[in-house]
Amino acid sequence: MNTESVESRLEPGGESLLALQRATHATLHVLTTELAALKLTPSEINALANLADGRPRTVSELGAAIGSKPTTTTGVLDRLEKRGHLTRALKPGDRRSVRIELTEQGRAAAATVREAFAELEARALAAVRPEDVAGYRAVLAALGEAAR
Amino acid sequence: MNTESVESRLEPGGESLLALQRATHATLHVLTTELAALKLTPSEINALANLADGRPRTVSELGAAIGSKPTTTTGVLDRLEKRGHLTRALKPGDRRSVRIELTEQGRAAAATVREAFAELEARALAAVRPEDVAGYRAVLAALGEAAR
DNA sequence: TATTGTTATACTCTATAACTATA
DNA sequence: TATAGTTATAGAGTATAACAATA
Repeated sequence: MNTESVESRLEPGGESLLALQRATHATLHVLTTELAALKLTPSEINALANLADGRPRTVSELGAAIGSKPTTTTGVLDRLEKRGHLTRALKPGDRRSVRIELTEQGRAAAATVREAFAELEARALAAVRPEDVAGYRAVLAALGEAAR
Repeated sequence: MNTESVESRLEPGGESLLALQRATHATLHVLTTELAALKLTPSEINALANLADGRPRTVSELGAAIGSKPTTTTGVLDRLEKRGHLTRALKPGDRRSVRIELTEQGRAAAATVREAFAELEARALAAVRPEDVAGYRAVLAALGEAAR
């Protein structure tokens, strides 16, 4: 079967990236709605989802994970800190860095966020084959590589 | 080989969605930088990329494509119209709707945008197998379905 | 009455540049 | 000198609600 040449002719330019952005918008919108009780913005949800594993991070590490500049990350952290979801402290080894850590309340919120992520993901991935999921991850990794 | 159970154990929740958001941020950031000469914001780039095929659209159609509410879409269109990239006119059949159409200048900008999309996409997809790309599209479609 | 799009308002996200503290 | 983070400023994205025009 020669599906390769057919596919490459069908979509000459950029469709994969348009689809990527649509899926991101759609999923983040649904998650924001489902998590409305937590009163979190998309960026705050993204930050908590990344911090949910309990590992402390610096501001720049979190910024890289959520795709935000330091200036944006600071604003997100300001709100999450004010609401008691996390603490900021100087990092012992390098006192220029700030160590971000979830509070108990923050861990609870982050767990709820991760559950919503996992549920939406499970709902979607139940309909596709494992090989497709593997391909999906391979392409996302390649896009990340190409975008550097 | 039983890779399925291994993978499902490795990533208990939400990693696919975190990766999705990271890839979107990274690629959109790179495109904005590559297209800096056009002085376009990410949303404007996204709008032009969607309009690039030359087909006229209504405001709500475009909003659905770029994942924006009508209020946001109006703002994006205001700027693109002011800069001569597109025109707005009442739609003949339904005079509540607004028909958006690229100007010649807008078509040129949109073509440049689509080229940048296609190049980044080609650069990334050259490294992965066609089956992976097919899986990627299947998962994006499934995520879009699940997020409704 | 319902739908399309715009406007008003308020808040969040973003980039740039200037700044402080630390390395 | 360089790096980590914050602040200031200005513009762009977002949601909600109210509104006019059309269906």
